[in-house]
Amino acid sequence: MSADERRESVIRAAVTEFSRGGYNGTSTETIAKRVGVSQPYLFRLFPGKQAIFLEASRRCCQDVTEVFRRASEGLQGEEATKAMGEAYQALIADDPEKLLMQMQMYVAVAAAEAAGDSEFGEALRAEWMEMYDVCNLAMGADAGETTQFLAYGMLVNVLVSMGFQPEHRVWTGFYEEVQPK
Amino acid sequence: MSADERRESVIRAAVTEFSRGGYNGTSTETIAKRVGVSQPYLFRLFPGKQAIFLEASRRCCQDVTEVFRRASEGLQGEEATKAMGEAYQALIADDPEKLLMQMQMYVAVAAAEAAGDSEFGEALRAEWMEMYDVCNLAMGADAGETTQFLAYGMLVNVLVSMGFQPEHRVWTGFYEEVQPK
DNA sequence: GTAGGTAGTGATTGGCCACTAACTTATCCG
DNA sequence: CGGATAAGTTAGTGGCCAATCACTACCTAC
Repeated sequence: MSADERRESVIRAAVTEFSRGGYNGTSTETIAKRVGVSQPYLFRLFPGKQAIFLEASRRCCQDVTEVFRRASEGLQGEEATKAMGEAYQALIADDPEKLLMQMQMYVAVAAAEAAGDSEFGEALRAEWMEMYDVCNLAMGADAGETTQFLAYGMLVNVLVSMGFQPEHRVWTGFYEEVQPK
Repeated sequence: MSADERRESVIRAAVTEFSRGGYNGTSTETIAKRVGVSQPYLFRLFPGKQAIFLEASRRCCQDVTEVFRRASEGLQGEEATKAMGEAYQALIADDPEKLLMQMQMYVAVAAAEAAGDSEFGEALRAEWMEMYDVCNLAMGADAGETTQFLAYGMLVNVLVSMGFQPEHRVWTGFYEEVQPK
C-alpha cells in the first residue's frame, strides 16, 4: 500500500479513536492497531501525534461541510434549512463519530490556544468557517439565520455527547421549533 | 485547615485546571500544586481522579445554574431571557473557566459512556437538567423557547472554545438576533 | 546483479502519572 | 501525661506513552 493510501486509512482510524478518547485519551498505539500497522510507522507518515489529530479534525469538518453542501444544493431559504437539518440528523444517526470528533476538536483547540499554540486553532477555525460559509450561502447570506441554524446544531451535539436518549424530555423543545407554525 | 475546607479548595483548583487541560490532559500533580498540597493527599480527600473531575463538573453546572436563577429572579418571558443572556455574557467575560469546563464535561461524559461507565454521565445529566429546568421555568415552561435559548448558549460556548475573537465576522449573526426588531 | 528508493517492523528510552504505603506532626481531651 | 484522631508528607511502584533508531523486505531500473 502506498504511503498516501496509508495516510488516508490512518486519518479514518484517527477520527474513530480520537472521537472516543479525545487527544490525550487516545494513544498512537491504539490508532496504529486499528490501522493494522506498527506504532512507529505513524511517525513516518505524520510528523507527530498532533498532526494526526489535526488531519482527523479537518477531515471531520470537511465531511460535515460536504453534507451541508450536498443537502442544500439547488435549494434556498427555508427549504435549504430543512434539508440541511435533516441531512445532519441522518449524519448523526449513522455516524455519531463525526459529532463527537467535533466536540473533541473544540476542546483541543481551547487547550492548544491556552498552551500558546495558535497555529493549530487557526487551521481549524479556517475549516470551521468553510462550514459556516456553506450554511450562510444556503441561507441567502442571512447571518442571523445561519447563526440560529448552527446554534441548534451545537445544542444537538452537546446533548448527544452528554448521552441524553432520544426519548428524554430535553428533546421536546426541538420538535416544537422545527415542525409547526 | 479542615478536610472539608481542603476539599472545597481542591474543587476550585480542579475547575481551573481541568477547564484548560481536560480530564486526561490534567495531572493530579498539577491540581495539587495549585491547591498547595502534596499530590497523594488528594487521594485522601477524594477516592480518585474521576471523583475530583465529577465534583468540579458538578460545581461548574451549579454555578451556571445559580447565575441563571439569580438573573431571572422575579422576571418572566422576554425580560427573563434578556437578563439571563446578559448574565451569561458577563459570566463568560470574567470567568471563561466555567465555559471551558462545561465543554470538557461534555466530552468526558461521552468518553465515560463509550467506556461503559454510565454513572458518571447520569450524575452530570441530572446536574444539567437542573440548569435546563431553571431556564425553562424562567421562560414560562415553553420548551421551544428554552431550547432556543440554550442553543445560542451552546454556540457561544463552542465559538469561544475555538478561539474566535469578538471582532470576528462569525459573531455578526448574534447581534442581529438579540437587539433589533 | 546491484544500487537505490519505498513500505514497514522490533526494540528501546526517558518521562510522566495515578495511586499506595508508611511515616510525621499537631491538636484536643480525659 | 498519654493516647487518640485528624491533617499532611516522603518515597516508591507499576504501567503507559510519544518518539527515535537501527534494521529488514521488496521492488524497480540500469
